[in-house]
Amino acid sequence: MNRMESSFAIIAEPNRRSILSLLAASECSVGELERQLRMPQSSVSKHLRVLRDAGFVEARVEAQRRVYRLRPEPLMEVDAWLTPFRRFWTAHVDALERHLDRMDQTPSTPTKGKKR
Amino acid sequence: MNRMESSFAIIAEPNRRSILSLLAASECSVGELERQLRMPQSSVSKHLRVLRDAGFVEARVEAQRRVYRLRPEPLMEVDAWLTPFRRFWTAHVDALERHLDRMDQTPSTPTKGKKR
DNA sequence: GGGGTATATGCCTTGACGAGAATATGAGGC
DNA sequence: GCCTCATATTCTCGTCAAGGCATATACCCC
Repeated sequence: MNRMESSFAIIAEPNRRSILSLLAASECSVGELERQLRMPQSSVSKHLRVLRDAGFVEARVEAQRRVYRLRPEPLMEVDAWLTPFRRFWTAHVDALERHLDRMDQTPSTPTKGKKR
Repeated sequence: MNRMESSFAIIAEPNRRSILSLLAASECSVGELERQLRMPQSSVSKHLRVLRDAGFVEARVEAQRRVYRLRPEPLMEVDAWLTPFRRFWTAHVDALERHLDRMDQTPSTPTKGKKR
């Protein structure tokens, strides 16, 4: 019924990343998320639904509230995918810094340790 | 003109992740990617375009070929975003394993000693 | 049981994006 | 100059998901 969405597709949504970040700090009810994110309740619920289906969060019923908490597995998967790429910034840090320098100083800001 | 796409949205696309994985192994021309991924050339070019605009790759012109290579910055950004979440699987590894067990054995397999 | 609160769901519209085919650009060799 | 190979771009079409609104469900307190 539900197309197995990849974890990457799930966290492509900025609001969902915000939700996850809040939940990383502490578990929250829907209403708390709604207030902190300043978004309509139905949106929050729908995003939570997606996150729950994908295993990013789980809910605990507490009276009328649903308290959501983080589940780490899907993010671990993302973390694992990154592994082969990490050598690009753990090994050649210096080469990277050159790149970053080139990037950061778009047009102006000529100071900043220009190693030319 | 181009909506500043988040790095997360870029890697939400499976084909783009495949391209990145191949490039993590070694730099490639468009034709090599086309053959390895078995996808039409126009698709490869279009995905590369997106990846290039987002800074994931850069191209070097070599005769008629364009050789693409990885650029680490955007993936570093993703890696950085994951930081606050890492404590969830570096600290409570045991609690996690319980969760994983519950997940893996979807409907059947009521026994609990599952040590993958 | 009724009213209020908290959350979920269904419908609909709109916009984004990927796939595919066709075409354009550009370089090299004859 | 022309032909061919390698890559990029354009267009159209179909799909799919997000947002907003309205509504449904579930719980609590009186």
